Amino acid sequence: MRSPLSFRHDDRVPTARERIRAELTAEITDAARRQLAEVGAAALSLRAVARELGMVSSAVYRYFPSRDDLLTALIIDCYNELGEVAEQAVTSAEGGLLEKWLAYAHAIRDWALAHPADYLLIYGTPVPGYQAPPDTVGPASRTTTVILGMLIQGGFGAELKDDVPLPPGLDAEMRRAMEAIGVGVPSALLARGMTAWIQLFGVITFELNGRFNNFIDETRREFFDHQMRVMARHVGM
Amino acid sequence: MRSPLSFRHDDRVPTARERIRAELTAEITDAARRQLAEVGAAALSLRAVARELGMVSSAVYRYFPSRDDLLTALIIDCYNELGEVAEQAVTSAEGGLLEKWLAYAHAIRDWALAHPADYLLIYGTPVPGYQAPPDTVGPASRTTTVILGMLIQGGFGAELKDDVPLPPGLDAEMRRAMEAIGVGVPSALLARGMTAWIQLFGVITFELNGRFNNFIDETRREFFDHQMRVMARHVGM
DNA sequence: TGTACATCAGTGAACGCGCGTTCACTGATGTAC
DNA sequence: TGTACATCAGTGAACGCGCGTTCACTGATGTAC
Repeated sequence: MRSPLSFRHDDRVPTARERIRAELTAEITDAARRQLAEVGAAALSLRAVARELGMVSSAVYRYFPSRDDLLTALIIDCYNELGEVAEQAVTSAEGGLLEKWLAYAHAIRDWALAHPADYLLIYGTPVPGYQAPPDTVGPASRTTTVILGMLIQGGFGAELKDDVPLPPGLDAEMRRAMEAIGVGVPSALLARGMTAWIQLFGVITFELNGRFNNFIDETRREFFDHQMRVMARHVGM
Repeated sequence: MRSPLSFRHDDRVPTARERIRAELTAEITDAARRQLAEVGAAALSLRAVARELGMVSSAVYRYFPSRDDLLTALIIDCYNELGEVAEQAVTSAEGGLLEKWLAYAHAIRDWALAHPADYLLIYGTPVPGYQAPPDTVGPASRTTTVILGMLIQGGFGAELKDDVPLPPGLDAEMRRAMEAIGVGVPSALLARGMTAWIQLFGVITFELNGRFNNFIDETRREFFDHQMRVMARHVGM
């Protein structure tokens, strides 16, 4: 929950003021997360956050230079939380790749259900007028990096049966993209991995947005689990 | 684009006033759609719509009793537009089921890319504080009804190879859900159809939200097409 | 066909509200000598 | 260790803004006889 914004990069012992500043910064983002859950990202307001903390609204500007910077801090926090949850799930899962994949998928879904507003902040419709700065890229990629890692482990050699051929242009762009980040997953496998990735977040987003209402209500977890198993088979796990 | 709100249900010839009213209602929703594209659903404002039409803000209340009702009208319009696009694509597609499915999928994607704000209004994060009334359910289901139709046509008997078994609880709930709407698609096929359905909207939403940026930029259409072909094979087309 | 009345569309002012951000300020905490 | 100054956190008032909604009104269009 702690925003890293105000940690120093040297090794001095933090002064009392610095410790308090870090704590208060965290309190502000916490309050903002709570407000987010109530009113949604678009309606998040600095003044309401300040009110909740018993501060005057202008005091928040000592910690965040603008509303957008506060939003950025929230986004980064959420990406990091979800990233950590996902990494944890994979490292601590017992069993083989399939089990790791399922642990990963369920961990993401559980987090999303427990923090729907936070999930929608990062995976929902972008806040209009807000432009994400480059600082969010790193934290954002943590979760997907984990999937890539599983793909790599998963066995390049796995025979992908029933292959739908990749059009050459797409194949080429995927190769280039992989080269750029220095990973050597074959395009055909990458395409399948992306299917799984999209399905994972697609199911969660549909679930949160109420698309399953009055159709699948009692067995959503089973439904998700099933879809993830189908995807596991699809990528050859 | 025309909102049906003010059409009468009898067969009188509409008076001049009634025609003008219908036209103005449509002009208001059109202006609102334009504003939607600029600022997003959450920031859509009655006053700005009125301003664009050179009206005083209170005049809009002759047509829509509140901002939420205007939003509802927009949502219904969008669902209907997309529904019609989807239906059209399937009816006019040449070839077999695969071609119909691809026409359907691309029609939805094309519409989404042409009207991103409209797409996100109905398939993005719900507007906070807004509760969709029951009137939206019918229009919302048009698009999905088309998919169901294809599943039914697609051949129940199709042998679904490599089946990942459905957990019994999920199987039961799916049966009940199908029974409730009077359609007899087997659960195993329905589950696969839902995979395809989720993938379709998942890819589009990821694309619109910028998830492919700096990774797949030039060949997004090919990527989508490929994913939809994979899904076609998955449901046995 | 003509008149009297009812209905409706649009006006303009006003209500109360919350927002992001700025600024001069006070008082407390930290730093240098 | 003690003093003098600099830094910082938080205050309170104010800025200008846009919002949704209400209301009494004017003038035009439609309806009944």
